[in-house]
Amino acid sequence: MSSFDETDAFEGASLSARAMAARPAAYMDDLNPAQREAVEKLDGPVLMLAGAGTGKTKTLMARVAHLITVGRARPDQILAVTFTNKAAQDMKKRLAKTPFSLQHPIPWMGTFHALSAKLLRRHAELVDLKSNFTILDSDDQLRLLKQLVQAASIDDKRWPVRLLANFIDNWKNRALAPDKVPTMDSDAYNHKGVDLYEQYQTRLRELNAVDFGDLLLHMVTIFQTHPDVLEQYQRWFRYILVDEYQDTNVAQYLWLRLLAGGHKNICCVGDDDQSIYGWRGAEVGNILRFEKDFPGAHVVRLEQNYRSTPHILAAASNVIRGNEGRLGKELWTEAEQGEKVRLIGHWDGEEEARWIGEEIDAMQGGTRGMRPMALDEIAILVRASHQMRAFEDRFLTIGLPYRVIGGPRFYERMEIRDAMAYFRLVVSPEDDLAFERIVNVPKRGLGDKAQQTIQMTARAHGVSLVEGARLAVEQGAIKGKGAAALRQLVDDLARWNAMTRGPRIEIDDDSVIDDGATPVRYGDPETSHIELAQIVLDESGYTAHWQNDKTPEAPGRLENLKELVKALESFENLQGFLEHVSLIMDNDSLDAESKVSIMTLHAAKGLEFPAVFLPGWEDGLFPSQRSMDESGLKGLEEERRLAYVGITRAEEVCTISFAANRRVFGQWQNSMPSRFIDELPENHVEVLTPPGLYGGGGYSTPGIETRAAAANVYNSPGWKRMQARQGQYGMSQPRESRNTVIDLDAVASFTLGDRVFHQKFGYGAVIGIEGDKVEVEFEKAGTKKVVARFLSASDDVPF
DNA sequence: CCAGATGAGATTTTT
DNA sequence: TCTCATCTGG
Repeated sequence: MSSFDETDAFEGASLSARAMAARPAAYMDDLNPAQREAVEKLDGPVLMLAGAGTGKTKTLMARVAHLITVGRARPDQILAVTFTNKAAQDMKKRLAKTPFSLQHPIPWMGTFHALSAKLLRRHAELVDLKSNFTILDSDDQLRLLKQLVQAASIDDKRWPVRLLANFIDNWKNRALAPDKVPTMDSDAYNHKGVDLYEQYQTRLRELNAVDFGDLLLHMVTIFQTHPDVLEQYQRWFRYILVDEYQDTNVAQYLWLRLLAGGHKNICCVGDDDQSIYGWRGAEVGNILRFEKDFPGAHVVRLEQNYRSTPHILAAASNVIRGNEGRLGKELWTEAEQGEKVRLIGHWDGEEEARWIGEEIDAMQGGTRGMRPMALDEIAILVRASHQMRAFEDRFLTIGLPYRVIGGPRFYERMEIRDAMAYFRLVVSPEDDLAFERIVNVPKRGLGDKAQQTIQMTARAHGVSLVEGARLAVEQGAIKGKGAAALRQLVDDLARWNAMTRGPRIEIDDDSVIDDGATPVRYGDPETSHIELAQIVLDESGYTAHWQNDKTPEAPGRLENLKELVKALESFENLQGFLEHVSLIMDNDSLDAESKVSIMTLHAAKGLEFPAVFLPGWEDGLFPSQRSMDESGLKGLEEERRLAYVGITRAEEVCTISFAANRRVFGQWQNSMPSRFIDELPENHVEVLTPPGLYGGGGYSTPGIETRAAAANVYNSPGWKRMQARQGQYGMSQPRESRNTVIDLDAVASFTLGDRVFHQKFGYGAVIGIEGDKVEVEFEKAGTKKVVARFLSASDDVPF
């Protein structure tokens, strides 16, 4: 039963709130004292320092529940801000599970960007935008900038557009409008940066578009220049909660400070030790300064960890101790000691991948006294995504199911973006960026020249590109087969656009002229938006474009398009869908099969796994050389926080590894074990590196020997088996993995000469069969031995 | 306008 | 080594 003092909570509570609060407050039940304190301290600024695995989200949700239950605010007067959509959705899901009813208004929960977009649509005119503005993603942004750069006749070879985009993003992250950019930055991008930034903003306004940074920047501007608007929201949002506060940038910080300016009922949750987005403009300083920014702030530390074993926590704590100026937290746990953190060195990156593959295989059956682990309990966390390749290659050959998390996201794929561009044009024909994207996709015989003609015609008449294209065709400015194709496209677009609407409903009053300002009503469209989407993709020739494409990716892309159309089902119309997609760019297709997860350390933040592998701990790779070169000590400290994040993802077993040699950009490089390895506490680490691995063979790097001293590779079952096998078959011979299903039926279905398809390698022909592996000569990828169940028979005629 | 050649460059990534 | 973007010849 809760020890929560209910009488105190009754003050100011509505009857229904009292009725609810009179029941035992379930959300308080399993909170520890620190968590409870963070929940109950409702008024004024609160900083909740929540270490990894300390029940942060649970506490945050309890706080929301508490605010509502004691009647301090109606749900919709609470503003809860997160960084990622995932976090926002997670919160919404948890909220829906809370026992008290929240039927009607729900709290404002979302990312800074999504919430800003919502607010900006209400006040767009204050920054010279229309409320139906388009939200550009970084791809659109880059194309727009490129146009401006080329118009300014700047050599984009010497001054990559990407660089300019970075400058602009950075300024926006710091809430700096073009006229506010400090003179210090005036030499940016060949002294043209600020000027181009200004042009870019002008162009965005003309296009009635904003980029991600603008969403925040515009809202901050509005709050700063329109006190009445600000005040309205300050009064409305009685309580503000912020997750992952250590990741806020200056713009977000201002946004929050403005909104919380009145009552200062702001609760920020974060962990300075997990700030890993400095390179993206996040300011650890925001969290370090909290008590200064909000005098009288109440600071609560959540330090009891419910995730990891003491060994793992000790390792993480010892590493992070190397950072200066921390707010300071010491995680502790009641968990059993468990396994020590394991450390192993390898000769090269391939061997590292091989060893991890073997080890994972062994772990499935339980090894070294560890309980058996399922594949989805295991994760490999790398510093940089190119490190994933070694693991993918290896796992593919031994048939170990894996999943890469955080790769190119669904809505960023080419085919999806193309399709979306079509949809955007159908909904709003004046979307010039969308038109540019698809005007010659599929190929319509409209090259640079034709496109320039369209641009010029449109500019001369001050109309959109679609309209310009129509004019250009009519005037005969475009000739040949391109003209016919273009006319077809323009007509199609108009036709599809008309299909988004139903019959026009006449307005009685004759004096009303339809000039766009008068509301015109339409009935329900005869074609559903789902059908329409399919029609657009088919009639535009886009579907056929991929059907005719012979590259190995084509089938997957068609599949993605199907998925896209399916995704439309949960929306009422195309507009709604487009709005959703521009902000929420994720698509987790759930997958029942248990697989090992491979992802970057950044992508792993917020996740946890019973067993974690942390490969590639070598100086230069991790900590990353570039990070240290660019940001010096600050960079190194962020890398160290990354190490901390990595280690604290592990619940039961954490295995750190490094390789002496690694191929970087095709060149062999040898490197020292990461300096972070020296920072691991010896008595919490078990070293598995073989002695003499570095001593022998002429390679004698001082430092490595000390670091790898006392090492004994034969402690590791994975290594033992591998050695034995190497003796048997030679170095890189793969073997059947014990716990992976050997699907003999799959092998049986192939015969020599069969044409087959492989997800990664594309099409090929079977040239050999051995056990459950098939040797395939791929058209693009060369000859590979792959596990049969990763292959599918191709319906096409063999060659 | 297209397909193949050539050369530079190559973290982390959310919205 | 691999990927991309631009260049060149058909």
